[in-house]
Amino acid sequence: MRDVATMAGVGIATVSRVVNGKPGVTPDLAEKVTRAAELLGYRHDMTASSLRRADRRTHTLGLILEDAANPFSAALHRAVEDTAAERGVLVLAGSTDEDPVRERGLVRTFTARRVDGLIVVPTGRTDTDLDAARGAGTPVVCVDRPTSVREVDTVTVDNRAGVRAAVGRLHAAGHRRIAFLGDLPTIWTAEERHAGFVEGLAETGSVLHPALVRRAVHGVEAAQEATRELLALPRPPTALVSGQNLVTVGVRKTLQDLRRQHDVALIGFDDLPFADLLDPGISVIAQDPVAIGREAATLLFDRVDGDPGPARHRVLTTRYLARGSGELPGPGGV
Amino acid sequence: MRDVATMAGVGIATVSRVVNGKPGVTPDLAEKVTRAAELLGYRHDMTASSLRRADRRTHTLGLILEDAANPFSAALHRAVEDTAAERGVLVLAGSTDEDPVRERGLVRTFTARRVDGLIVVPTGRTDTDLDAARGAGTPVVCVDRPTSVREVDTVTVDNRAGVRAAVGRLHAAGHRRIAFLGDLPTIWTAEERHAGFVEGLAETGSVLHPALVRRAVHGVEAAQEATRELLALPRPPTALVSGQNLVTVGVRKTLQDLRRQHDVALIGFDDLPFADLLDPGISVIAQDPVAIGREAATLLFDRVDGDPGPARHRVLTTRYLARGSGELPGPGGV
DNA sequence: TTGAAAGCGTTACCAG
DNA sequence: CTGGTAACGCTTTCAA
Repeated sequence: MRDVATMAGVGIATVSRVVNGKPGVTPDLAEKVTRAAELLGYRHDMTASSLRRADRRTHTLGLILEDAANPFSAALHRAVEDTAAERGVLVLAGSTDEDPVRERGLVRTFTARRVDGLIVVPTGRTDTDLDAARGAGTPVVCVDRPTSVREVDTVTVDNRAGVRAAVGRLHAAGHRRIAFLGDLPTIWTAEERHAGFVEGLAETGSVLHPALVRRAVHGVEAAQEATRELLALPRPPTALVSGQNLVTVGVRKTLQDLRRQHDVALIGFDDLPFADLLDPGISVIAQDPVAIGREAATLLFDRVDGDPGPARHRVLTTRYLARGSGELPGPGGV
Repeated sequence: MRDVATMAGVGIATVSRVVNGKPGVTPDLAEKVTRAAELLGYRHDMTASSLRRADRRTHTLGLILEDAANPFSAALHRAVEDTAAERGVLVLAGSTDEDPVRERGLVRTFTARRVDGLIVVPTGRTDTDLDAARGAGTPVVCVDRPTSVREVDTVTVDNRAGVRAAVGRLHAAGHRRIAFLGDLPTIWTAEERHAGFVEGLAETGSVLHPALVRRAVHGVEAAQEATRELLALPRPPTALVSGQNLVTVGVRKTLQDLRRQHDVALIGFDDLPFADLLDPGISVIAQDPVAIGREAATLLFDRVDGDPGPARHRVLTTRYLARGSGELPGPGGV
């Protein structure tokens, strides 16, 4: 920048003004500066810029996901990216794999880089760190799951209602032995979905068969095994509710291995790519990752802009997508 | 940091040494500094740090994808993230949607942020910008597609060989009317895959029916329509080769709409999540996004570390995954 | 071993 | 409208 200034025969301050498109520079001078910058191959340094700037904005935001490769995360990421891009903000992303240690590390490095804000899918065991970041001036929005710290904004989904309604449908279709397969109990959504399952049974006046409830089923393989075990029971379930997308895949794999996909009903939580191409299609309780991401980014930018209001907790609804697997009739008759 | 220094009653330089874990500080003093930092809630500022540092590393890398939400991109992203994390490097990601203007913008903002390096899936129409970045000292690795600038490192896949082999399989299974549906011709991989198709026909001594070659098929809907048109031909194809993952989805959707998935063969390029759950499973020519991402990051870090050697062009191979749809027999008989 | 001071590239302030 | 200068938070050099 100094070089540009001397080459253009102007002060360094003027170069800064031109570079930042500030008004009040004689077009003549501005022209000279632009030319000099061009000639010297000058590249503006945003890091130095935000260091000196009054607002100290880095125009960067941190996104902490469970796993960037998961379709849900990927869609969320893209939605955040798009709404951030509208403000000229870039997204720094990292995956925790549900490991609180990694989450803590990411929060630390992100704040060390002075991101303008943090969007986090919290593992649920680093609340104090998240709160520390917030206390230190980095706005935080929790996504998909809340935190124990009530002061942070959250965007979640009404998991309970979604599963409850699904159970209601299965009951109405005649199912009386409905099983549930849920993810790790440390994950808030897994617990909520499980609670929704219990509530759904209660609402329909059904009995809860403990043998038909499998928790801590994490990943495709675990789901396959759990499904095999459930179907091998003396009195097996006639319908399955899966609490997570990879679990749904595992369940369905086993169902197909056993050629039972046409007689055992299945409803999964969270949509899957191409679930509608299967036969029968997999009925799911779908969330809208794009809406979630957009909402989270919007809330975050409000805070970045200085909104001091009380914490907002957005709860989006789920949508049931009937595609066949959830509509298979049960023996309870209608 | 100044506050920490005064509170600990030491010089600011000592604080810097302690924070960076540099040797040669009396344990006694180090202890005092750590305590003061703790008490004051001191957070190291990496941006200021890298501004002053001799190597000027930001420990950040830019990743430019076609679309962060695409499964291939997501997997690539995760692989890059993981190998970057090993070096304490964070990943800044952006999507171009095949728009050279957006790509140029991303290259600019990334370099303005002084990323240590750039991993790019180039749209193929901003080669000069990419080269400018490289010229300005930011190492660049192109992924999935090469650039016209020979000096930049690339990681690609042998698209031609993959498609050629697929055509060979279809021919061997008795197919004599094989159609091809390819993405936009501006995309290098689309052209390579098309070339592989033509080569495959030639190798098997088949004739190329121009009516069976559809290019510039971009996205799911376009693929659905193109498939409908192909199957409505007076002499329709008995096998389809799709050149891109979303195209494969569209093709399959139409096939199922028409209930032809069991008699029209299909081989897609690039794997799809859960493609093996379908009936018949979709046979694909698979790439390994994780290997690609890892390799790209490795090449990049070599450059970041100062490797001045000639450009390296890694070409990974594809793997054919037989899942049924590519194994449906054709009328040519075996 | 320690600290004072210079300076990374930039913007903010203030005087001209 | 313009330019000199201080300062952002840090690392590096150099002298003590």
